[in-house]
Amino acid sequence: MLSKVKSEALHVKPKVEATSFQSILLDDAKILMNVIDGLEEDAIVAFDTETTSLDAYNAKIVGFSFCVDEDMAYYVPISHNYLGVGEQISMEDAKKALIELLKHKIVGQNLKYDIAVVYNNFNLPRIDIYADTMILAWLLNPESSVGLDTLALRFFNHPMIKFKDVVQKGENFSTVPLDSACEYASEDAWMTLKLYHKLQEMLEPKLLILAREVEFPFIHTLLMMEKEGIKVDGAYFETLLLRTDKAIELLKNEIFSLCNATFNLNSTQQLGNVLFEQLGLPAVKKTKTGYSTDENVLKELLDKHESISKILEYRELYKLKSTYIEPLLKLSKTSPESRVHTSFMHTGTATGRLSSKEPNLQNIPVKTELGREVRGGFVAKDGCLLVGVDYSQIELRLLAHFSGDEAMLEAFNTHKDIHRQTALRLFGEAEADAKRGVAKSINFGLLYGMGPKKLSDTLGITTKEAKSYIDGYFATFPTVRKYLTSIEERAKEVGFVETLLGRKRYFDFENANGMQYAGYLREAVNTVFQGSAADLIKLSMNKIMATLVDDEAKLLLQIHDELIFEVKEEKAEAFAQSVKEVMEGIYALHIPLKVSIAIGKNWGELK
DNA sequence: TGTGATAGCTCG
DNA sequence: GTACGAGCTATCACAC
Repeated sequence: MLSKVKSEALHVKPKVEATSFQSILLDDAKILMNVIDGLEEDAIVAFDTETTSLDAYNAKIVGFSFCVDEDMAYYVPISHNYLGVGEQISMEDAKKALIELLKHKIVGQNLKYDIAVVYNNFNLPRIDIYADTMILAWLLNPESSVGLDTLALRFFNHPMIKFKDVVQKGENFSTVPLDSACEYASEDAWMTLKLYHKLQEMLEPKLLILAREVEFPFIHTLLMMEKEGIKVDGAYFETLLLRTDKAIELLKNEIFSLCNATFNLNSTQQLGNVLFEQLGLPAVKKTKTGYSTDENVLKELLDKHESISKILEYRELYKLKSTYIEPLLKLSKTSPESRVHTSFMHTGTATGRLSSKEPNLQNIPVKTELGREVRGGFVAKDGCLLVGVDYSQIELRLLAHFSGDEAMLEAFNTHKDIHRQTALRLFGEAEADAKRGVAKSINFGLLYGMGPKKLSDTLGITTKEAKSYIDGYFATFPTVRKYLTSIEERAKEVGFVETLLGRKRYFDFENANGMQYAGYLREAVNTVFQGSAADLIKLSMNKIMATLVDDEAKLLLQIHDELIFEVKEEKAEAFAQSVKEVMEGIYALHIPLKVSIAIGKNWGELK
């Protein structure tokens, strides 16, 4: 029950600069509903959940907090579980309260998590997101830390109560006493509201628009993808594991016998010892701690010892087994309907891209035959097909768009093979096909701010030759050079770069040494393309998500320039076409956007 | 037994 | 000494 002081607190007028606040425990359903009914219709409500787990899909809700003015915040206990626990709100009443509360303008810190928790614990209809402070802070500076504790310190010099100080080791939030839970949880909601107002003031209008029109709706897009998950074929991975285990065992024995030594093949230290000391092979590269044994080094040694090719093969197989096959097999067994749910990190990169973790589904192998077999284990459910759509050469198209280079624009506008066209301009008709690979490497290199050293490594030529290729390129495409230089000049002048939609990334040139300085210039150039490509696919994903018809098609994955859907078999072809149209028409540029389509029963077939 | 750094590999 | 952006696994050294 509320104390008298707390009841009076309900009527305190908000102050402009609150430095402290009251935390109020709402443990009576009637009073809870009264508080919520008393909110202004257009009130901005900071909202936070407390749960039993960081994993939103296994988390049971323990309570929630909210804050509407900076004088006080409320905590609603639902399922704390310890001997002698006080009054709490039933799940049924909590649901009723949440339905009303979440009709307001909801602000949160990482709302993707809290909304997933609410969806999973109560079967609520779509919750609209008003703002997310984590995303606002990320847009303000995508390389800064965006955790609530850090932001509270940074913007208000306020040390937050630490989770560790509230929750005993090995326990979860359900065992936290109601009074300390109330203090902790309401502080989160209170700080979130303060941060919202602060960030609202600090962000320029362009970034607030990007937030409202792209990033906030995108939270819902990600939520739906994560919730859906993708089906994996456990039996398939079981077989694959047996096969790789056998092959690994065989290779291991061959290598030991060829090297005349038994050692831990996974230890680069021990391998270096065997190769460069016992066998006396020439060491070409060093690491901080000893000999390098990476792929490039081993390839150099291929014709020097019979074991090398086996070691490379072993590396490939062991990687597949330990990083992909075993973890995916385990997940297939533990997840309902054998569907794995990645976690997309909305604020995970400095460029605007997503990242994916636990498991990372954005780096599933594709480049080798064996690697592609892993993709075969990602399947469509019965009656469905996987549809893959892919923006082709989106970053290079953006280079053509931004630079306005006539030759590049022409190549794209007449739907030519861009790499061959580049080779044609550089080397002439006779050599165009032979030098396509060189042109492709240069085109890629441009987007990364390459130097002759790396290009020569990539192409297996001398640094001198690489330099002449690059010089030749810029002589042929002077507009491209001018544009790339202008990115660098502008970055040095203002200290940041911007993407197509105005996303920013800052560089501290003033406090950089030579190497950092050069690194910043490369990052500045690359961010424009990588970040603008990220902008475009986010626009597409939001638009597609808004038009998805129930159960006919689901968006499952994004892999930077590619989307994977699960679609009813009979709808797959038409659906793919409609998605292609949306994606190609998502933004008017000086070049056409091109999307390619692939359809199959599993991910391995999508090529 | 746990943690952080390092090396190496996967993807776009 | 210079090609961008990510995450995961294993080893190793060191602390407790």
